[in-house]
Amino acid sequence: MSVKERKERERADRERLIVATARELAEQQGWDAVTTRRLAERIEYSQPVLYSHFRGKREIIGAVALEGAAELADAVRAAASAADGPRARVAALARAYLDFAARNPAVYDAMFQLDGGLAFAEEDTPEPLKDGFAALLESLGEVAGDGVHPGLFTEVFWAALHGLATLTRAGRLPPGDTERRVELLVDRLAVL
Amino acid sequence: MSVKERKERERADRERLIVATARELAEQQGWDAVTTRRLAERIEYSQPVLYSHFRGKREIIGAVALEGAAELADAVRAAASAADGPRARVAALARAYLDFAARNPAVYDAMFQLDGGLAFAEEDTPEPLKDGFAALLESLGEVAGDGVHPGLFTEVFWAALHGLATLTRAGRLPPGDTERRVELLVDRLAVL
DNA sequence: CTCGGATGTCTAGCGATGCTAGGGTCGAGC
DNA sequence: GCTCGACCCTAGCATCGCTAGACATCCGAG
Repeated sequence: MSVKERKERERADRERLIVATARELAEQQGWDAVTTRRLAERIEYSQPVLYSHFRGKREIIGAVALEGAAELADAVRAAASAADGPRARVAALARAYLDFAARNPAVYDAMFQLDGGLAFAEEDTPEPLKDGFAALLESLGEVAGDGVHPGLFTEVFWAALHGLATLTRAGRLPPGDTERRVELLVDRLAVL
Repeated sequence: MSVKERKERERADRERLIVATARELAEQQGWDAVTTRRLAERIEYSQPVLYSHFRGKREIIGAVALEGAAELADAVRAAASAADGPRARVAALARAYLDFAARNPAVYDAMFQLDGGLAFAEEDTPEPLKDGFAALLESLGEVAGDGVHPGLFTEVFWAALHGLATLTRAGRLPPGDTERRVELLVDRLAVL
């Protein structure tokens, strides 16, 4: 059985290598540069090997997205738990979210701009995505205010953060005033 | 000179036809289906004709985006002017914005998701884009609240709307509760 | 009215993309 | 040591955005 186990381990390693390489390439040169040929060359295998791990390019993007969702959830939780009081917690969460989007643009694109073939807000939503929303809900639910459903409030706050992240990164918003936008968002939306 | 004028008129007509056809095709089958070949076939010309009007596919997307920006500005202004009082005006604006995004997904994509080669928030930003922001500013500026820059407030409100629009359309948010999200957004963000 | 030139359009093709079929190689297990 | 199956690579398909060069067409001058 040892042989089979070794092969499975090597396969898993290679799969991680594919995802990591795709992410790295996307972060370096943008997703347009992530072609199956280039990706295959970087991992030092031929193209068809990619298709023995993933159905196609979309699934590779999806894998990067899931990885990113887990990291984003971690970042949000870490920032929230390091802050004292609801106001500071929500502000820290917002900064952590926008900071993640700014520092990992390609991963953020994989999660929200590109088609990674992932199901959201449905029954078969992958765990990391649900957990990412849960991480937001943990800190945002407590400032939803009376009579407002915590989930609904989280959705709206999340949408605002997502809008700020994408519009800023696409050059639609001047990049300098991020902090002031966060302050405004937190002060107005959250009920403290 | 009449001959030259006629030719220029025909050229302008054809250019409008290209943009309208691209938009129609994108709205029917998504932007992936808008290939230069299919587009050329639909307008009953060969591919190179497209390139005598636009530098490439990006510019065609950009042209659709500009058209959409003008329509969005109109829709927002119409909704705002039909409402009485700041509260109703802002709510109507928000609904009009989200409604436009939902009814014209391909155009909205051209404006914000795809690369149309357009410059935002810069010196050479095309007029329709600046005017679109201005349309938002007209109604949102008056509810920014004391000490908050109207432009900054508009950016944040816009980002929230954009986030709601994109996340809803991408299936990231359950589609039913749009109205409740709008209510929450308006009640919290706007200072009445 | 004719003819040269410019204007406009099309056919054909280039490099690159995502993806796949089919053959070959190498190692595991009897 | 041999056989058979799992694995991987070469080669190729259809399609993409884009362009060069040939061909036609129509305008304006003589």
